[in-house]
Amino acid sequence: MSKPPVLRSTRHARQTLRQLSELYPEAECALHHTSPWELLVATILSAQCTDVRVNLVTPALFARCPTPEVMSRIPLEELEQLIKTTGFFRNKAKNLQLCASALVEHHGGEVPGSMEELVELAGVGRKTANVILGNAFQLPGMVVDTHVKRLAYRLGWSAEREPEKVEVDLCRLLAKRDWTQASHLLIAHGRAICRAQRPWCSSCSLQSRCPRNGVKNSK
DNA sequence: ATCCCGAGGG
DNA sequence: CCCTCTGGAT
Repeated sequence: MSKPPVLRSTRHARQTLRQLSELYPEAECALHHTSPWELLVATILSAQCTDVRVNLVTPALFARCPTPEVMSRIPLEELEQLIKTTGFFRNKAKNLQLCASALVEHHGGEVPGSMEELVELAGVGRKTANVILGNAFQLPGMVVDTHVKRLAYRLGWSAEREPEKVEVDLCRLLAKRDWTQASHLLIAHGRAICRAQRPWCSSCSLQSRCPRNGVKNSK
């Protein structure tokens, strides 16, 4: 992998985000949900899986498991079959059931609204917790997924490789009120243009702001 | 072959 | 730090 680009300033980040917000005015959480519980389930399922495929299984899953109480009691095999096409289905089913039980036993059947409580749940790391905080509770949530990590590196916003360290850098760089929307914008651009492989630099409106501009191998 | 809005364990 | 878990799309 190539050397990390020169790190950019808060101003660079702010201006870049403003430009992205004009490009993706509709950017938001793409996981279908109508409650914190549904978003928690969908986000756990989204690990190493596209949101499109998560949205394919969640209607039947939410109908069968409308509450943590129900999910904590259905047969594990049935849960596995309901989520099978999202991949890692054995791990995810086990975590979902553990998670559901913990909500019933320790949180009154409700999804907790703090990072400390969320990351205690099975299958919930900082990325998933920040999705919940930002999209179900309207709290600052700096989501560092594979897209955000990649774009933060390419844009020169963080030289780190570990998601937790990238998150620290981005939280320092961006205003708290922008964390969640910034995540959505970076994810949208990461999907459409700044892809992992063969990034579509020729169609990227951030070319003038991108430290990789002119770099031959833009892999 | 490689990636997808990762997490947990060694 | 590494590895494993998993199916589907490209």
